[in-house]
Amino acid sequence: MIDVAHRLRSQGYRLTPQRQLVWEVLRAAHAEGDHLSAEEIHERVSATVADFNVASVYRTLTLLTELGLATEVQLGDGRGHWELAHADDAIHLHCRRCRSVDHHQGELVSRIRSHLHGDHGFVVEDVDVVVHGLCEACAAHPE
Amino acid sequence: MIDVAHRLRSQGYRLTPQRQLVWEVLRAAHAEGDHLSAEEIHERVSATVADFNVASVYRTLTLLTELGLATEVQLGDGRGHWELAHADDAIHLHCRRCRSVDHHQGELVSRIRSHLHGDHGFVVEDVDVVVHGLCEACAAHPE
DNA sequence: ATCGGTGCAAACAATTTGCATTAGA
DNA sequence: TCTAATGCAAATTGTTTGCACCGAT
Repeated sequence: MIDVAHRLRSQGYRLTPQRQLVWEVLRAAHAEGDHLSAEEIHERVSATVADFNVASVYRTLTLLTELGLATEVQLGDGRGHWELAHADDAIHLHCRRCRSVDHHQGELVSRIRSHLHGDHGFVVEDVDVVVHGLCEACAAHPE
Repeated sequence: MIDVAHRLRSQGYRLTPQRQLVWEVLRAAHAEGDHLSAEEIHERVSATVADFNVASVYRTLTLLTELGLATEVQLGDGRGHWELAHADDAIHLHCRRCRSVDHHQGELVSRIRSHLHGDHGFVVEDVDVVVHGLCEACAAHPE
């Protein structure tokens, strides 16, 4: 388990209730498989802290990203979605019906890496794979 | 080669110089491997048509997408980038230095499809793969 | 002559920034 | 106390929309 408090302070950043809460919201969402937009994070934290501002959401997310603790994912709806950072070899399975995002671990991303590395001169730094479609549950009962 | 004029008219749409030019800009960009933003398309077409409006770029791109002639790609800089439509089994190799985007055809995407289809209930509709890194040329001479 | 398409300006939505104030360390 | 972090409001940026006029069919 990551200790944000320590992680922040060791880099000279302060631990504020806002930052703590954004982090906890991300953690909770992670458990539910949610990939929240800044606005959604704002709403959830606002339930606890009054006068909490969206700008702080963005500032915090930027900071967490720099520290390698959070990641932004582009799901194709124009806005960014955020999640706890994880190994970059995960595929995002995005259900267009219930909006859920599932992570699928696999050798696929590393295969892409080695494939490109072998045949081509392209130096891979980051692989983004987003698969759009219908999750098992939504595919099961059509409508 | 696709005949946009015919393609448009057969669906009841009109062929306007603006639409024609947007299409030609996309074609030219395709040859150079460029994935243009709406703003860039606007600039290029404006060189030929005076008073050409950005709104028309968006409207035209939306139309071309509906007709299956163009596609939007998310490269991670917040705005959309456009290209001629192509088979959806292409990987985008995005160079963070020179901004070029290369297409890499391969069995990888179809492998993702069949893999997910076999092991999981996820119904794949669209696979977006964007690899960020350095293209061969940029990797060659560092700086 | 129609009615779809365009330019223009205003509306929107997501994200960023400047600045005075607050509160971690 | 000192200065980073916040709230707030205004500014940016990318994209969309309403409407009167224009032009492809």
